[in-house]
Amino acid sequence: MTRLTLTPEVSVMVAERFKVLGEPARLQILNCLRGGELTVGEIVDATGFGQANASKHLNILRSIGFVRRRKQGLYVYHALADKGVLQMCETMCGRLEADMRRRDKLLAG
Amino acid sequence: MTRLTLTPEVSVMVAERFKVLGEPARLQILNCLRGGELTVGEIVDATGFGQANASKHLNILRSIGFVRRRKQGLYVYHALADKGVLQMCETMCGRLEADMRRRDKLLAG
DNA sequence: TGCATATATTCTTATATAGTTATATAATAG
DNA sequence: CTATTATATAACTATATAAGAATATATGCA
Repeated sequence: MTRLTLTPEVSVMVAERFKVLGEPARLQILNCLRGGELTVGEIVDATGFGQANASKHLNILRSIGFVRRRKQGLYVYHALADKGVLQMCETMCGRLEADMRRRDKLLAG
Repeated sequence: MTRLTLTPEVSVMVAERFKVLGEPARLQILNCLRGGELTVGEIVDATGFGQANASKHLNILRSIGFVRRRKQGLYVYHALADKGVLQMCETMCGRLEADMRRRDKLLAG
């Protein structure tokens, strides 16, 4: 069980994963999937994204392991690979909320 | 205590935060700061980044609240604003490790 | 086979940003 | 004030990538 040290190479790989989350469209897709698996078309409807755009984002989410696919007939069902991603999103949301509260307090005080 | 829902606007703000972590250089800077506060010059030495480059990355890390500054004479000391950021980095590192182990196992098996 | 539908891919354009160089802005010492 | 050092900013270049349009690739059905 060797501990991973943050060499430049490792930092590139970690950053790659954060970068995937650093896109509003992909966060919205992950959010959609909280309720369970959806087809590409359903995600397109839910988000309003173009079909090609949604497909590409889903591919990115899958390639990095945040989302898994299941093909059934004409449809491709997408689902969250695990709960860990959502947890990180919620942690980041929490930071945002805290920042916003602090800012409000500054403006008010 | 209203719960934050992931509207498109909120997703932009959350993504903005992830995007800051989605850069190898910034992850390396955060990693440097684990031992305590450092001046810009010390960070430049530790990372090998150009001075202007480091300065800009630090500004980005500060603007989003991951890092705080303290000016003292000619020097500007930078430090992690809190432990939360490191924790997220470690979570993401954990995912990376798990992915790598799974991949190794696939290649071996 | 031929048609319709769902998804993926290719190509293009527009935009953002990392990195570098050069310069500007402090802050201190003499 | 002048010189020096630390940091910040501006201007530029190169690169990555998001989004859209058009097209390709399945898959299922008549």
